[in-house]
Amino acid sequence: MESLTIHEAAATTGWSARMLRYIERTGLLMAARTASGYRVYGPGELQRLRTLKELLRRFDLGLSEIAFAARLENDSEMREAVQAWLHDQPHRPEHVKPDDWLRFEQEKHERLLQAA
Amino acid sequence: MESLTIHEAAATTGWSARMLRYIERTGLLMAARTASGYRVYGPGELQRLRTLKELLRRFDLGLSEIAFAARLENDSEMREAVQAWLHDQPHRPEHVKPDDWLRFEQEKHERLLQAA
DNA sequence: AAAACCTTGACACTCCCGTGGTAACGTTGG
DNA sequence: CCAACGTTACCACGGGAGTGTCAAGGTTTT
Repeated sequence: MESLTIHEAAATTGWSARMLRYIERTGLLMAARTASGYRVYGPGELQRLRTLKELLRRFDLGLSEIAFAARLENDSEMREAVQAWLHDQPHRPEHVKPDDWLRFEQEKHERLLQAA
Repeated sequence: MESLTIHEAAATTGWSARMLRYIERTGLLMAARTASGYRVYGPGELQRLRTLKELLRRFDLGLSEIAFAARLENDSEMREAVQAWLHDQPHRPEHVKPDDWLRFEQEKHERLLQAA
């Protein structure tokens, strides 16, 4: 299993060398380095790069969105806050008196935002 | 229960009227309408708007990122594909010497120090 | 009816993202 | 040694996000 240089890796993955460096800066895929600083791409990285390209194409996504998804995975506090907001309903119950509903919502949001 | 017009809602949530319309376009929060087409904001929407603003501030996010999170929640196929890519070997490959990079950094620093 | 609202649509401006290119300089291989 | 390749650091450009403002027109209030 040999390792490829950045231009070779670019040729076999469909990315440009420029983009491989850019991807590295986003933190999505770091290449190993030789002692003199050259990037080296092994089979695992090559496959991951191909899969990434296909992922973006299939769902029409950008690198920043994948980076955001990674942040969601690693930052549970942020993930929970975002999901709480999203799941906080589009439904307004008529069977609850307005004042009670409002107070309930306010308290829920206060609790949510103070989770630190 | 009082419902507010767009400018009143803006005043009590910290958004501008312009942004409330923009938020509606992103699909994140739709306001109800009067028979003549005026937007009306109830207590639930107002609280949700305040929470949204705080959410973006605390985690330094944009509306498009929240919209993407919503898409992740609703599109299980995309969510699974993204998570599969993220969880696909996030580790350093074994066949690459682990301290090449460190050694490079060390030598670079030495060179810089010698130059100064 | 006039003032003070609301609506959509358009122009504009600033950032950031994704890309390519080039310059200046170090590394590798024939 | 020198050609070919690697590195980082810039400049540039098109497009989308976020935001203000203004115009033209309908609605509500006084």
